[in-house]
Amino acid sequence: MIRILLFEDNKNLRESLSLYLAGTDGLWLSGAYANATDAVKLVRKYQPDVVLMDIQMPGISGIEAMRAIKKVNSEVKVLIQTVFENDDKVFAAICAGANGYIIKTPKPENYVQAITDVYNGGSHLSPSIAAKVLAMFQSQFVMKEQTYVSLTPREKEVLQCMVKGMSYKMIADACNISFSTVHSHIKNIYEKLHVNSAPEAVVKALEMRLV
Amino acid sequence: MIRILLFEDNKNLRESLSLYLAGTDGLWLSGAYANATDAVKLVRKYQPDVVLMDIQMPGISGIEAMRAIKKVNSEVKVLIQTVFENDDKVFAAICAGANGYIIKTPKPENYVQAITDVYNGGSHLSPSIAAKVLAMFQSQFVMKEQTYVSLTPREKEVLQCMVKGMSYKMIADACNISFSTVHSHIKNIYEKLHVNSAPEAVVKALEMRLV
DNA sequence: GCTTTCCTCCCCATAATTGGGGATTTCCTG
DNA sequence: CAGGAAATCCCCAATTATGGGGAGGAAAGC
Repeated sequence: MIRILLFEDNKNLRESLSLYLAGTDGLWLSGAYANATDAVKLVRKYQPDVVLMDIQMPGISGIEAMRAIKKVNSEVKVLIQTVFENDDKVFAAICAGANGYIIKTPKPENYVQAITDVYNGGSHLSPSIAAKVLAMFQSQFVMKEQTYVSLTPREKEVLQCMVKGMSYKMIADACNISFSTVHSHIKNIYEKLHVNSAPEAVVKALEMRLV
Repeated sequence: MIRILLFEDNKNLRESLSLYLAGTDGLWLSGAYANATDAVKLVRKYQPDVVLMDIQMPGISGIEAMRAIKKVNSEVKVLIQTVFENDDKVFAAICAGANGYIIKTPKPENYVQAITDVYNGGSHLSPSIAAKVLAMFQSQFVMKEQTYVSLTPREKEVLQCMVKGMSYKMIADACNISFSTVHSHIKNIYEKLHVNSAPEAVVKALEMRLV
């Protein structure tokens, strides 16, 4: 029996969803609320397995509520539901530890599927959300391959020091080489990266994942 | 009618899956192959909507094949299937542009669902894979705002310029303010971020997502 | 053996940044 | 209205970075 707690401000959706979930085998709806003000208290009281949380509600937002819930009980699975596919919201929800993110749908079977998925330790993302997440993922980790540059080991080492914000003097000390040598390496790095200042080199190094 | 191309080295799975997909309304199986050697050629010939690709096959790996396919036709949706939940493989597949990633299952309905999801422009991730992706996502963006600093609009603007590698003079020009003012703003930024050089400020700005 | 690459170090001069002061205006809030 | 935050500007001095040379040694490849 999967114990569920529902937070949804839309009266119509809340009631129809409550009816459906309560009538589904294997699910037990502990309660349904129009706002997340007492979310933490309610989680403490009912010890649900899964919390179904609307992201936009009057008062405390779904994300804030989730963060608070996770703080007192990190075992509770939180399933975010929303009508919006806003990038920032998705991003924020995931960073706050959402176990799933579903777009509101008129098909209640989807809710049941998502609930069982997260209950079993997995995550559930609506297709459109999954696409967004994968796109964000790619943009973060796929580097531009057309501008490949090869730095020597020493140059990489120096560049890593630069990314840490170290001055020539500090780098010289850290690498056990002279100030002049650091200077030389950095001149070479600048030439290879086609930049002419430390900040530029640092940015380029980070976005090319050279460090 | 969704046109599908299947690559799967396991004879048993390939044949049973072929049978199921071919017999499903709305799907059209263009072909099923035991390896991805001629994947690009086959994609050119059959112009499928969705390619179902096993990740581990003799000869060319599913990821390499996908990369090649995407290169010649980025519109083709590629659905990766595997028995493994290996982090590296998942990571590599996503970075290479996979539209979905499903764990092999005895339930063929899951395949159909995944195929329709990616065909409609979404992505489909098996719950266990979705959990991995979200976990990776969180680990990348977790330590954000425990050290929250508030920069004024102007300071943010200047900081953004610094991230672009601009010098004081260039920033002054870009913001239509004097060199001295840029200097002042940067002094304030350094104090707020607890740094004392441009490279440090840039790194901190990027990792705190202030820009 | 010769060439190339990499790492090392130095000189010089100019340009840029940094840190310390201080000052004015505007705008907003208590 | 007083106080504060924000944005604007200036001076000065010290430090740091940048760009231009050159040069020697070690290792690897042809």
